[in-house]
Amino acid sequence: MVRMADVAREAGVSVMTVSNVLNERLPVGEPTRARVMAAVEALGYEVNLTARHLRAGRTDTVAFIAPSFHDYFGEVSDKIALLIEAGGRHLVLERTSASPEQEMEALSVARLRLYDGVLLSVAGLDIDRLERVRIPTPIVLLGERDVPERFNHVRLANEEGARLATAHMIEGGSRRILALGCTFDPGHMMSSDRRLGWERACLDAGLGVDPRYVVPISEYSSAAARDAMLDVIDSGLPFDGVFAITDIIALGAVSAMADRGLRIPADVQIAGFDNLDMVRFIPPGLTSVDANHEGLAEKAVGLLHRQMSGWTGPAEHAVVPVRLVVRGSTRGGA
Amino acid sequence: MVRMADVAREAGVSVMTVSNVLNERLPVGEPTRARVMAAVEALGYEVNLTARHLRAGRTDTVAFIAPSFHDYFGEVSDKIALLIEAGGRHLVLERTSASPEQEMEALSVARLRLYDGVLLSVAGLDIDRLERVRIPTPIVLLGERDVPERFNHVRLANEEGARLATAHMIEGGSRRILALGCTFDPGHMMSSDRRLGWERACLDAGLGVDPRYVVPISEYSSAAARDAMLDVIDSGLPFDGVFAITDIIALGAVSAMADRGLRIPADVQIAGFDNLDMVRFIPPGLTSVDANHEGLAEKAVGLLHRQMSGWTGPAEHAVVPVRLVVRGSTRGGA
DNA sequence: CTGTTAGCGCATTCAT
DNA sequence: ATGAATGCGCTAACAG
Repeated sequence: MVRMADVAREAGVSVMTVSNVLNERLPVGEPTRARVMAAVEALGYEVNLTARHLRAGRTDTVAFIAPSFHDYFGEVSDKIALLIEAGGRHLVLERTSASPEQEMEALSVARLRLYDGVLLSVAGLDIDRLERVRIPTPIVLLGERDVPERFNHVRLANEEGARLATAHMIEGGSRRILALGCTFDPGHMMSSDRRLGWERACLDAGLGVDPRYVVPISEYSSAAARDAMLDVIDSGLPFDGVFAITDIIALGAVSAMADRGLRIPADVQIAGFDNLDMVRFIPPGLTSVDANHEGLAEKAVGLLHRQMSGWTGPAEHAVVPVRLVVRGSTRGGA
Repeated sequence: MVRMADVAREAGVSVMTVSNVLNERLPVGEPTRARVMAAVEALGYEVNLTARHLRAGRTDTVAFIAPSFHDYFGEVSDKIALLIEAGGRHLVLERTSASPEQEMEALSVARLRLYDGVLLSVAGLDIDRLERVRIPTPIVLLGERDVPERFNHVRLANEEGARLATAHMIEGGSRRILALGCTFDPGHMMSSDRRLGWERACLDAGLGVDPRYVVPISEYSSAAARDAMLDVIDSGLPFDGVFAITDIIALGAVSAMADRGLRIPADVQIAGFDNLDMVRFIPPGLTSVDANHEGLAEKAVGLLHRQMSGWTGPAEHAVVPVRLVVRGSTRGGA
């Protein structure tokens, strides 16, 4: 392994001069600079980032930690990456909830210290552990649930999004709209917030709220959603609209309805949530609440940058606005 | 920041004893152990992984570096994570091709040294740079193109997969099958390998190979695929089958065909490549070549583990077998 | 079983 | 503009 000392010897200068050349910190005379760079090239020197980190206390790296990088988080992470890199840092992705047996997660506090800043998705996270732990690293939480006051936090306008989607389908003529994937469980904020929006839209339109139309699903996968949807259809419960809590859930529902010969949007309107890249291509185009990845990323990274710059004011709890994107799966589109 | 020395003082032992307790290296007497653990708890000590890395030369971390973590790589990374974690290490994801202006990538060799091992996707990678660089870190390349001999490399059986899909559609009655997203460009291995499989299937069936049926697309997105497909349909070129080079491309084609009133599979059969989780839910279910994420991940991680264990034999260039998964988008399914 | 010594490679501080 | 000393926090190797 070639070290800075080797470069220094090769160039006939001190170690500090090499360091100054590479970091462009103190001014260095041009001839000296050239000799150093030549030595770097000749020896193929690469800085040891670990040593730099230990000494300088800075990694120039931010971590985005989430349960997985499928679908939603995959799209969000792309936006985040651009913003972090614009700030001259690297972004790395880590997953919580790795092994199934570890149920929640094995988020190591020690690992957080490897980064200058951390964006942490609170989906499926053990909040209590966070609460108890003294974390020196700047950190911003992302996700649809309550978190302790002292953390910066960014979430979506879940209720409003669900209300928009549901109201739009009511305008389009639906009267019996399923809330697929929603729950009455206040402990699960996302599913109950979005249910509240669905409820609000129904009430605003003078429709009743029948709890049979709130259909929970065992997990947030298309497969589970498909099964739940088939059960509903086969049960004979009449419905003419579906608000799916995420696009992935909507996809499962679309599959189930196609199997049973229900036409979209003629027989049933359907809307999802997230506006994943793919959903505009699912015939006839899935109406969806745009989760505003861009806005979410900007807000989160903005808060993180502020914190990394030494800001110590009170934590902010931001709610990012969403909007409805109307496509062929609902009637009366713009 | 509480250091090991603080814990040692609190517990009335030496720093080494603390280290030995935490790493379970040398045996430590039970009462001593208990005192150390108590001190760790009391002070809220967390090990400094950077210092450990600098000293021990080991991070217990593997990086998977790819262009993005949408779709295909997102699914592969989940499989890889499980295998890496089974080996007692962490997996982190990094992206190449960050900013659009940096065209290819800004893969920093220095960063590779932060990891015990690296899995590197060669899609959109500047191979020449890799070739020139002396990399001390164990590394395995993944992806559908040729790489220098000396690197371990895992790729898919692209030609065979494309052949399977195309032959299956021919069996189902198609006679004019588009190769959507394929090219004659030998510099782009994936698109030309898969084109070769399509060609082979056509020739085996006694059908001609008309270059007009090889339809390149500007980029691997559903939107670009949709545009290309609409152009083909509107051009009047007769076709009754589509082999799409990836599922994402197939999705764009499905969207285009729905817009133009072409029925799947009655008018046109279509098959994709990758077998992404979502494609079984796209009505009527997309036939696809399973890219064997599991097999790919196992092979790649296996090679990496071997290298990290000190193996210095010749590099291996593995080709992972694929299989066809038949669904409703093609006729004559099993 | 436990403690002592030494140093991983770099950047901060101060001296020249 | 350049160099020398110092230590970031930890663990390998050995001594007791």
